[in-house]
Amino acid sequence: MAQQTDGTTRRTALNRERVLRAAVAHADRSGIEALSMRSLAQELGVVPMALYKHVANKDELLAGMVDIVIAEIGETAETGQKGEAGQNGGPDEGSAPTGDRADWKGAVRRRILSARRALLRHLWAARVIESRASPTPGALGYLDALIGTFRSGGLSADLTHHAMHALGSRVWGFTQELLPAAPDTDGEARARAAALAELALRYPHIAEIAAGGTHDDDTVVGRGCDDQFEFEFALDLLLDGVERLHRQGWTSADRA
Amino acid sequence: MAQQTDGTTRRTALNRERVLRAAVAHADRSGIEALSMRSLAQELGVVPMALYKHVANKDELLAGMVDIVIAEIGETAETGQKGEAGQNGGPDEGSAPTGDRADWKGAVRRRILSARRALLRHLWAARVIESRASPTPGALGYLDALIGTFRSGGLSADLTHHAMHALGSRVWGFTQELLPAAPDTDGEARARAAALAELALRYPHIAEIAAGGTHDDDTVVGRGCDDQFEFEFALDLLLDGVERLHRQGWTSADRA
DNA sequence: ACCTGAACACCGTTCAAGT
DNA sequence: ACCTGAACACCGTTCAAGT
Repeated sequence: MAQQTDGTTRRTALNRERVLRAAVAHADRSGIEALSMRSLAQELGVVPMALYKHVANKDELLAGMVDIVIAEIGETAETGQKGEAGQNGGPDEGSAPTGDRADWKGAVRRRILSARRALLRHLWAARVIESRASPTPGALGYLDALIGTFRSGGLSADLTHHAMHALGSRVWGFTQELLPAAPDTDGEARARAAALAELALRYPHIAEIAAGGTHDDDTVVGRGCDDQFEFEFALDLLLDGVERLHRQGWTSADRA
Repeated sequence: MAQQTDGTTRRTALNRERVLRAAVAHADRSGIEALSMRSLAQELGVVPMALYKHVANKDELLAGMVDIVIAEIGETAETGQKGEAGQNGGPDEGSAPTGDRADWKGAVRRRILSARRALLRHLWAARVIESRASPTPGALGYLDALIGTFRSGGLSADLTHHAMHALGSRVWGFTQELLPAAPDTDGEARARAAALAELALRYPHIAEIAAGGTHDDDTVVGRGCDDQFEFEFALDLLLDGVERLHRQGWTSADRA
């Protein structure tokens, strides 16, 4: 606790850890667009250039922040999990043998939903992970472990490869929303209702879809993040499809 | 053709159309990160502020650029298309009746692959579409038409809604790559090989996957865009899954 | 070893003025 | 009606200097 001449207190000497933690907290609170080297420095009671002794540049700062979030994956208790049965449990599914090897789908599912919980705690993280030019060590470690989960379940490297591509950003428990929550209306409720009515005239199919889906309200949904049900629906659709191909002994050479 | 005093020629008077076209060409050539109001103005032989008479701000400029690209969807000939049979034509598929109503899957597929061709011509467009706070009129029109294609095929509004969410950014014929093409190596071939060897040590599962998949080389693949085969694999996995649910009469109320 | 001050080369955008 | 000049409030980052 060093008392500064200007009255502010600097708790401890600056170090890389403190810089990264402050950046994460800053982005959590004010959004990633408000995070600049200058604003972060101000928050730490320090001149902008002081940060460059601990991170090489802003890109390295963002990489460090991302890896803090990724390190949180799997740290939380895995309660309230749905069973590993997909939404597609028709008669053609048969009864899968339950065992270590057979439960790759449940294991993948749990891992991805754990990633989702971590990313929902830091709403800026998904966009930063996606927009980075090169993956962080933490991201590579996570992906490697997820691929390992498929492979331990007996899936071929070939099928696993395509499954990972098909999952895409969903491996992070995250998907880009197609339409923002409140479509374009920045006014109050009355203006919004008028805009929705106009939208219905011009885009009747969108209006029909938007009206039908109230989405689930028992889930905390941050802006920019999709609802839990939509996420699990798509995840299960993909995992069930991959499982079907796995049982058929599919290879990429099979393509027509 | 007005000859300027400094020797540059300004072809015609500035107008919104010319500003937007120049911005698209500029981004095609130099990338979206090189596009600033200032650099665009310079390219048009004009002072930055002159642009603000034709677009309200940079956000509106980007919106106009996006809608130029979206207007290109469907303009190209639809040749070389794969049939609408997915990769999953197992015995449980049966023989689907072929008709207007039954071909929703092929129609959706063609529309999305047409969008993909347009976005591959403008590699910046996908990221701009995704990062925008509110959808452009062109984007709403495209989504409305795509939803209409599902609905005309007899799918319920409920299932269509979830199918659109599951497709996510894939409706634009685009998915974010999980790993950049050349993972992190900015040196020459020798340095890259060393980096790959190190990657194999630390991330064995990633290395196995990366080694197996040479991807297709008969396709022009831009940076940041996924290969054609991976795209169609995932697209078919999702559409086949949706088709299966449709045949089962699935509703979102069915969730366990 | 760690932090600072001043500066550089950029941004998007506003305002008042020119023709 | 359309374009300009100067300015404002920002960026990330370099360099030489302080302690």
